[in-house]
Order: sequence, then structure tokens, then C-alpha cells
Amino acid sequence: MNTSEAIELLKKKGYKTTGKRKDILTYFEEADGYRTAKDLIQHLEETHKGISFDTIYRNLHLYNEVGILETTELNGEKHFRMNCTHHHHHHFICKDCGKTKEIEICPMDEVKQTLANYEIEGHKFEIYGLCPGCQHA
Amino acid sequence: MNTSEAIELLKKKGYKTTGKRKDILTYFEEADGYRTAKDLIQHLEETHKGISFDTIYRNLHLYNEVGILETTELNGEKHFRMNCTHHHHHHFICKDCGKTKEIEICPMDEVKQTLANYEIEGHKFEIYGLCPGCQHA
DNA sequence: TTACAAACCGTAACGATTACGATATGATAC
DNA sequence: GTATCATATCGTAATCGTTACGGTTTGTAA
Repeated sequence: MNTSEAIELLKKKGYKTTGKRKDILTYFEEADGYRTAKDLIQHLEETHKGISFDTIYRNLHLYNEVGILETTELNGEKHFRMNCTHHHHHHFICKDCGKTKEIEICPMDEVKQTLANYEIEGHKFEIYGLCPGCQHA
Repeated sequence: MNTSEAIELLKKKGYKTTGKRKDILTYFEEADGYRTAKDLIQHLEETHKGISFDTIYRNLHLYNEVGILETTELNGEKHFRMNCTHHHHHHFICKDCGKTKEIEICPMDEVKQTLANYEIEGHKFEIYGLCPGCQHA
């Protein structure tokens, strides 16, 4: 997903297009990895001095709800990234820069067989560490 | 791991044995699943009225550090459970009661091959849903 | 039984997030 | 273009889980 696709989706759902909304989307499109609300606030302070927490979190929640962003919890803070809509996969996540690498392997088919009487609602498979670029920092 | 093994381990590492420490361990041994700090406080209030946050969190951290408890993050709250030390495995976690079921499948061997230049520090594989007992509640 | 480090208490502070009344602003209809 | 109105935003206070701290109590080992 990219910024213009996301704006299109928001319009279709009846949400208004604002400068702040666009800038938030652009930030995540360019980030190419997981970022926190704080990262985003810091970035937006440059162009939108005094932007409200309300605006930040309201839009993060909205984007997450309509599927523009996906989220994960990393040492007590929520992290967000542009959603990859094309197919099911998981991520390696760099602890330093937040960048991700797609992992195509998913063992849920096998796992489901061992959970016959269980109602499965979701699963999380994430690998953490340092990406090649961050190993010598 | 059970309460007496845990106490033994603490002693060996030079930590003191107190009534509160024992009761915390017993709570997790009997819980048989993930519990929050709040759950624990609620339980201990009965027998140790006015117990301090400091005591709760200090011991939770300690237990986590020495490997008595393992931890996961579930909708913004840290959850703890008695550690299963015997072998590597993952968990199905019931959203309602916090009970877990061991999953023996782990795809990390395959995954490692696709992350040749990456430094892997850890991974998380969890399945969420409702256990058979909680499906009709 | 004394001595002392470790454990604990009561409470304040912290950081991330949520919430709210008042104001501003896109989008639509005229 | 302008009026209308629901939605978005602001400024700020409140909330929630967690952490921190000075003072007191308590296991433990000599």
C-alpha cells in the first residue's frame, strides 16, 4: 500500500482528506519499517508545530482499523508500519532501525491440525535481531 | 518449574525467601497460564493487604530474569506465566482465561536459512483464540 | 542476638495513551 | 462562491500500567 492508495481508500469510506493525514501516510510510506507514535510526532513537529496527540493517535487507530497500517508491540510501545496487502507473510524486524524483511514461511497449516477443538483467532510470528546494515553500529 | 524448585533456585542465587515471594510463586504455579501484574495484586490483596507495587513488580522482574517466569505482551499489558524449562516450544494462548497449550512446531530452522546476513536475537510465535472451555461463555 | 544487606511499604513520578469541550476546516449542496 | 454541518483538530487534563525512592522492616548468617 502507498499514500495515494490509502487516501483513495479513506475517501471511499467517507473520511476526509487533510494535510496532516497525507503527511502521516507519506511518513510511513517513506519509513519502510516499524515506527512509534513518538517517532511520528517528532517528524510532524517540523511541519505541523504543536500537532495534538489526539490527531496522532486518532489517525493511527483509524489507519489500523481500515487496514492501511499494521501494528506490533515492541518493548512496551506500539509500532506501526504500512500494511503489505498482497499476501500472508511474517517479518524479521530490526531492533535498531525498525526495518523489516518479509518471511514467507508460516507453519499455521500444521499448527491448526494440533488445535482441533480450539477456536483460532490469530497468530503472531516475528523474528527479532539486527539487519546487515545495523550490525556494526 | 514449580514453587519449590523456584525457591531452591532463588536460594542458590542468594535471594531471600519471604512469605510474599512464596505466595507469588504459588499463585503462578496454580494459575497454569498467563496472568497480569493486576491479577496478581488482586489475588495477594486477600492475604497481604496493602502490598506494594514495588514488591509486585520487583519480584516479577526478578523471576523473569532468573528464568522462573516467562513473559508476553497482550493488548498493552505484560503477562507472566511459570516457565516450562524442559524444551523449546511455543504456545496457544486463550484470550479469555489466559491458559496455554504447548505447540511443538517451530519453523526457525528453515527461517534461519533465509536470513543469512541477519543477526537473529530472538523470535516469537504465538497463537491466539479461545480454548475449548471458553468457547461457550 | 546482633548486624546488615535485602525486602518491603507508602506514595509520588513517569511515559505512553486516551479523552474531552471548544474551535477550525473539508465536503457537499445551493 | 458561500452557507452548512459533520468531521477533524487543538490544547490540555485524565488515565493506566509501570517505575522509582526515602524510610522502615525483616531474613540470614556470624
